Amino acid sequence: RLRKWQRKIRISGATERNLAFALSELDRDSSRLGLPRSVREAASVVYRNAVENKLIRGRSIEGVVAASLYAACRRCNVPRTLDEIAEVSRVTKKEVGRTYRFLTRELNIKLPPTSPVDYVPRFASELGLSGEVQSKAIDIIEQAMAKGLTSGRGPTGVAAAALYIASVLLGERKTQRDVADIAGVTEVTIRNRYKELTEQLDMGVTL
Amino acid sequence: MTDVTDVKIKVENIVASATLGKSLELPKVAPALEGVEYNVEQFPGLVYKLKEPKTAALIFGSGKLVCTGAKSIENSIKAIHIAVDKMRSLDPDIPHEFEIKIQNIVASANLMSTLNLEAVAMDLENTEYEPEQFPGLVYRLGEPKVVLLLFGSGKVVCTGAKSKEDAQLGVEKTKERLIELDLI
DNA sequence: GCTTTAAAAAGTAAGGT
DNA sequence: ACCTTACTTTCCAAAGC
Repeated sequence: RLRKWQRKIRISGATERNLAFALSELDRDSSRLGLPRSVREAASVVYRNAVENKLIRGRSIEGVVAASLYAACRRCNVPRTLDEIAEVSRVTKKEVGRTYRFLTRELNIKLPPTSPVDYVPRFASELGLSGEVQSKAIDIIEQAMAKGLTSGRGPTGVAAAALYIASVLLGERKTQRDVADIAGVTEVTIRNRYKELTEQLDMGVTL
Repeated sequence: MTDVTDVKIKVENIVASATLGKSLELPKVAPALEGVEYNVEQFPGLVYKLKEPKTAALIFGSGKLVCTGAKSIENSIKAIHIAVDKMRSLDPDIPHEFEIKIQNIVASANLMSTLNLEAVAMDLENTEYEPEQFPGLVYRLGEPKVVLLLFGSGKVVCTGAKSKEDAQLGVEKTKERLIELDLI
């Protein structure tokens, strides 16, 4: 009886230590990404759910924390790319993605694909672009989605091209290099999206 | 109308395995296979690439082998026999009769209609669509048990099939389902 | 889970000219 | 800007770490 009780203490002690480690890891990653407390809390909820459903087996705590953060950012509409998550955690992009798919499937979390629109506020503020440019970029993205021009394309590339076009249209021009660096895509990708968008959408102005 | 039977699939790759029923002394039979690669530390099997039919065979000491790359079941079987016959020149005890099993067939097809993948992701069941990672939408079909990759262009890849019929059926069922959900 | 093989789809990336 | 090469995803078997 005493031994069984002691074992429970020992196990719950380990569980608590693991949870404490996970939460500190989550805080570390979150601060490096500059995420608000609300997103950290959303991520901790995902992580706790993963633990309660015994989904940690065979997976590193770091990996589950990173995947929980990735999912929370998407759910809160302040997405970070898998590359950005992988950069701050000590988990590869491949594992974050794999663990994310596992968690969403096991916890029945169905998140819609990340919308390029969700990247506009962050990229625009880092580029010092006005709210008018942001609105124009969002308008361009919505037109593109309505015409099926975003299927299969990376959300960051679409957001970057839309911001580039909007900045030019509203006289707050940024170079493709500046936009590319902040969006984490190449200038070639911005040019490819730019060509599709300007050729297939009615921008009302010739660039 | 909406003839789904007109969907043409093209077999792109076939994976087959063979069990010779006799273990092989790889160092002994390897010389019969020109250009063969063998790095035990890296991989336990011999890697033998054939030009005609253009395939690659993985040969193991257990007497089992895997053949990949063929575009038809016939060529896959032919490639396996070519490799086995060559090894038999250095080891006469290798059986002439052995089992060959088709393990996987990869096929491509064209639905001849563009797809709005974000809409497909919302309405079609058992799908995964992460454009940040890959441009195709992953659709897992239960019967036949195959996996399809759907692209915005309307092109499709079907994999996991054990027969050409299953690959064909998989594409047809997918097209029917997309029409059913008004996603075509 | 990894290692090795092959193949298609389409987007993205990197290096060279 | 172009071209080439290469990596992402899916599937499967093999022997062994």
